[in-house]
Amino acid sequence: MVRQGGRGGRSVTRRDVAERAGVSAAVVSYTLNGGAPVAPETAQRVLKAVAELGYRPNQAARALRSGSTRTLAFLTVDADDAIFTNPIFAEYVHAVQRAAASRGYALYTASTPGGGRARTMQELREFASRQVDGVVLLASSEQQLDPAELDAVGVPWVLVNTEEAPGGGNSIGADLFGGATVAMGHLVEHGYSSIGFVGDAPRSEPRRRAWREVCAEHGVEASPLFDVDFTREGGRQAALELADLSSPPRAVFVVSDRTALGVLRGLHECGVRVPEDVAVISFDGSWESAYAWPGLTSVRQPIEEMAAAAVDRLISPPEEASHQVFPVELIVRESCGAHA
Amino acid sequence: MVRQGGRGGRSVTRRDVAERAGVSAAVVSYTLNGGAPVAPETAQRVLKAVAELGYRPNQAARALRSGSTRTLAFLTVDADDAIFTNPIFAEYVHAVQRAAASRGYALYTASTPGGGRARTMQELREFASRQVDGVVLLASSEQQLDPAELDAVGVPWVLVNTEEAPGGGNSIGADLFGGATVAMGHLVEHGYSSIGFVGDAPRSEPRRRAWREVCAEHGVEASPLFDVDFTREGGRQAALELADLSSPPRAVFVVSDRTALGVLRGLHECGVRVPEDVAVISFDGSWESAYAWPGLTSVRQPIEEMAAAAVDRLISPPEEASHQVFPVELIVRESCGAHA
DNA sequence: TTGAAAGCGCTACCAC
DNA sequence: GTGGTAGCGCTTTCAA
Repeated sequence: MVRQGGRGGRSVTRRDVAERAGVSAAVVSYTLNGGAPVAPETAQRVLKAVAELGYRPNQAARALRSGSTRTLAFLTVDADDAIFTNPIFAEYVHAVQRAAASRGYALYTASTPGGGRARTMQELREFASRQVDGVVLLASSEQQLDPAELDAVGVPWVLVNTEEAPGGGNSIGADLFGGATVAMGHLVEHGYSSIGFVGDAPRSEPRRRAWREVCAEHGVEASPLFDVDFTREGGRQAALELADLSSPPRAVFVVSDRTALGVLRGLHECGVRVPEDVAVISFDGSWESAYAWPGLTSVRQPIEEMAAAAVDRLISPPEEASHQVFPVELIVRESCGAHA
Repeated sequence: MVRQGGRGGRSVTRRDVAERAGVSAAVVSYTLNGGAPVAPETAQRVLKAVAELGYRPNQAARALRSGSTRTLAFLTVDADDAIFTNPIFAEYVHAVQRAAASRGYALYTASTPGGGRARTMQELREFASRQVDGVVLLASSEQQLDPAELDAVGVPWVLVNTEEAPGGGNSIGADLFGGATVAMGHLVEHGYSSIGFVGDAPRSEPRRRAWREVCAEHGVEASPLFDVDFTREGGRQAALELADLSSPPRAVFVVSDRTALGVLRGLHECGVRVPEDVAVISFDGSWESAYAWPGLTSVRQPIEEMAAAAVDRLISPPEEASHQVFPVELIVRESCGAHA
């Protein structure tokens, strides 16, 4: 029986392959990695021995020697919640994992809810000592990381889900202002005379600005503003407050799908109809939004593309660090009352 | 400036620490790993040098030498969808990651939707060559893995989210039959005279059996059976069919939250009221189920506990491989019509 | 209590 | 084209 990498039996090494193929250990490497030309029939023999023995190069040794583990890490910066509770974050991890895999990299994932910034730095150092080739940092709170401090760890990093970072560095984010402007334009176009906003203050800045500006431009009342947690429960609380108002807004712009799902839930609880009584429009365009009731109109972030770009930045770092903005797309469903 | 593990500057090694502390390299190891007693003031000096230099042991070297990477991997077996589209799977990954982290292990995650069983084996071997200490396999389809084939790879493994595996091996799963029996009992108790079933045939066996048996026992009509995809859309399709029936069932048991979310959506689309017209009860007790509308009554799987058990099995393998069953718990919300 | 040194499995350099 | 070998950074044995 073939043994390999197990705890029990000694695993098969390059030496065993060399012996069986009747060549030196070096030739095994050459055959497998193309480090030097190998005679066809020699290669043949080596490959045969590899197959027969079930040989797989020990990646720890390779990493030690070559300095690269062909591994990336995904870290959530100071998550306040388990990552999967935000559907768009879950999508992000998955997209990064796929992008890494398609380029031959494995992916570590880590996320310690409520860890704070110090914890993030500690995890980053932990992965540095594991010799990862790069780290994708998912910004998830207002917590600011210090690019200089990150650089000092010595591992390439890229920050995703963020606005342009103040201190420089590689970062990637969707066009929040542009997307919010389009969403608000959509609402205004359909004649809603008052539009509220649900979001958490520090985190929702460019979107909130778009809300105000579009309203001002079209003489629409920008109110009320619900400053609530970036969670389902936060959204639900906003909805309960809204339902209690003597003159509720005709529509609300919600800062994320996760929060919007809570808004929908709260509105249903109170018997407020969507979109007949209050129209809802949201941000992220996550999978969940499609199967909400009613289907959530939402601004879709191009997660796949952003994840791929993040991975590429780590694997082939650009000359100059920069912030990259990705365009978003409005997906119209039923919740905004403008569906065909 | 401190450099460490980076691409550019040479990283600081144990040698540097030894020199600075005026000791041999061995003593640095002793101090850090407790391999031998070290004089207090020597240790003091070493620790100081470590801090000043920002030294972190190279894990690739440690792995090569010691044979353990302190790393686990999480693999989805032949996933048909991106893992995050099933809330309970997303919760699983997260729980395993947390359990691993709390024991000092990092976690690789990988999932190739639609890869099939051959792909799973390939990924397993890939992780074996990365010298992981164990692999958590999440069963997600009827695909059967061959325990002997798994063992041949030489890496400790444990299969989660499964029934007792036919060929032996370590596996972990919730008490599906027991949970379904309790859920059905709850429905029956509240007087529903006909109860339908939504699930996909091969995957939902013990739950379906519970449905039939409880109905038979109490003279309740067990029909119709909707054999649909294990997805939101599958659930939605079942709901559309149901709404079209001349005499729809008074309640349905749905095999998972993900599917149930689709059922809810489809029922809403057709104007069928839940629970007034049709009561819905589901399985998994995922986070999402709490914020559905109406809140989903669901059988909660103890994900945290199962994930922790899986990790423990890998880190300290039991003498004898076995299947471990975990108890479940009914969480009553609004969708079953029995909420207070 | 400390130090010297072997060697984990691999890549890549240099000699043939 | 092929083989010998140094050495990546670490743990651990053995001797001092």
